[in-house]
Formats: sequence, structure tokens, C-alpha cells
Amino acid sequence: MFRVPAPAIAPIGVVLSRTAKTASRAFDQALAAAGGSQPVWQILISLKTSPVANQRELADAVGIQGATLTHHLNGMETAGLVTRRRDPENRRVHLVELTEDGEALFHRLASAAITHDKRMRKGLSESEIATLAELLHRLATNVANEGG
Amino acid sequence: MFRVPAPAIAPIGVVLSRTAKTASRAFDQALAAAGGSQPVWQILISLKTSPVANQRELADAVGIQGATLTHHLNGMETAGLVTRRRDPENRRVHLVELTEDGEALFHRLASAAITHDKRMRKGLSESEIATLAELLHRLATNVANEGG
DNA sequence: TATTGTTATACTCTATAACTATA
DNA sequence: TATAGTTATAGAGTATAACAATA
Repeated sequence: MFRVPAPAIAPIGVVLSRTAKTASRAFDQALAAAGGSQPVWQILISLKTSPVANQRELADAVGIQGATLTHHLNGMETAGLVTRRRDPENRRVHLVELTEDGEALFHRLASAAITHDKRMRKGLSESEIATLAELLHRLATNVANEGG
Repeated sequence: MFRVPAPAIAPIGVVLSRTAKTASRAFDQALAAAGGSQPVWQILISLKTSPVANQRELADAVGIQGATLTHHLNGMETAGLVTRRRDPENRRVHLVELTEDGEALFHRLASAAITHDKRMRKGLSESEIATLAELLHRLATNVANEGG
């Protein structure tokens, strides 16, 4: 009977990426069923929770480029979720605001996200979740400190 | 002095998705610098490590649809990384095999992946990594058991 | 000139539906 | 008919470069 040597390096990247893919797809489905998508959800969260001064900050908060944000905002404006108007103080800035429909979608997606989170957390204790969150944060910090 | 109440539900999904996005982008860059991409890397790993009987199994292993796999294999064949030939035993089956260039790319990408993993793990102990891997696995199991 | 945002364009990954080849 | 794979087509998300508007 042979013993397979434990690999010197456990590929945590593989585990993380596989988990994230599975979780992300499940989350996609949950958001889609509620009429949304991940980018839209991220944008709605940012608009609701943090006071962004302009679209550049919004794009940074969501983690996408300005042109990509414009692309999503175009869709959201067409769908009646947000309005854009110029800031009278500085007419270069476009103020993005949620409409009633946007607010409503935010709440539906929040509800879907909470349900999804509950299912994902099932069987994990509070302290396990806290440990997980902290370890993930440390991983992210390590890779965020890129050379680029 | 007010105390902000801890949220009843820590959005582990948000933490996971943010971490995964950061890690995934960093990994993308590392693979791109070595001449690859995540789908190509996944396909190479599967070809090297698990004996897949046909392309359907390969697609399942990678987590994509058959047509999507065909798309990637077309590119990989054009790039001289793999060959496809019919199985004489069952001519419906196309046997996918790595070329020398494919082997070489596998090793380069493996090296990039290991480097990336090391950087990501920095400051985390073996047991912390093991804990993290186990917790992630439990999360993934929970969401994988979809209704759909 | 510098900043804010948009437009034009394109690339990657993915998917579904219809198709071919083989059994 | 059923199975293995490909082709055709499309859609979502992202990005860069060039541009317009404003300061």
C-alpha cells in the first residue's frame, strides 16, 4: 500500500476559484430570477450605501472601468432604474439617482441576496463565517498588492 | 457614543465574490503573462491529470458546455497546443491530446499558478489554509445543491 | 490643459439550437 | 433513434481609444 505524498503546496487558488465559480453561478441565477444581474446589483448597492461623488468613484466602488459603468448605466436608465442629470455645481459631473423602480429592484435583489446567503451559510456557525471572512480578506489583500 | 449594531446576516456572499474577483483578475494577469488564460489552464489541467473518455467529460470537468469546449479546443488546436483525432474504437469520439507545445505551456502555467498561489497564501499558516479550504468546500456544497 | 463622462469598437467567455457523423 | 461533437449565432461583461463637454 502506497502513500500518496501530500502536495507541498495546496492550491488554494484552485479551491477558491472553483468555489467562487459555483457560488457565482448560483448567485447569478438568484439575481436573474429577481430581475437583476451582478453588475446591476453592485451598482445599486453602491448607490444606496455609499455617497459617491461622481461616476468615476462609482466605477471604482464596483470595480469596473468608467466606460463599462456607462454601458450598464445606459441599460439601467433605459430600464427606468436610474436617472442621470448634470450637477449644477460642476456640470461635468453626472448625478446618478435611483428611481422608484430602481429602489424596488434594489429591495428585490437584496432579498434574493439574503436568501442566497442563508442557503450558502447553512451548517456554518457564526464564528466559522467570521473566520472565513477574515481569511478571505487576507488572501485578497495579498493579491491586491500587485506589482501593477 | 453610538454603537452600530452588527448586521444580523454577514453577507459572506459579498466577501466571497469580492475576494474571488480580485483573486481571479490577479490570476488572469499571471496566466496571461505566461501565455495562457483560465479556460485554457483548466483544460490543460484536466488533460494532464484526469483520464477523460471524451469531450463531454472534459467539458464537465472544466465546468462548461460542450460547444464552449469546442470553441476553446479550436483555438488551442490552431495554436498547436492540442491535436484531435477520431478514436478508432468509436469514431464518434474525438481524442484530444497535448502536443509538445501544449505540455510546455502546461508547465509554464503551472509555474505561474504556483507563484500566484504562494503570493496569495503569504502570511497564512498551513492550518489556516486547510480551514479555509474546508469552509469554502462547505459553502460550495451548499450552493451546488440547487433546486435547478 | 485637465477632468468627467460617452461613443465606437472589439475581445473573451459563455450559451442554445441546429447540424453532421457515427453507432 | 441515440450519442459525440461542430457550426452558427447571440448575448453578457469587460476593456481601450478617441471623442465631446466642461472647467
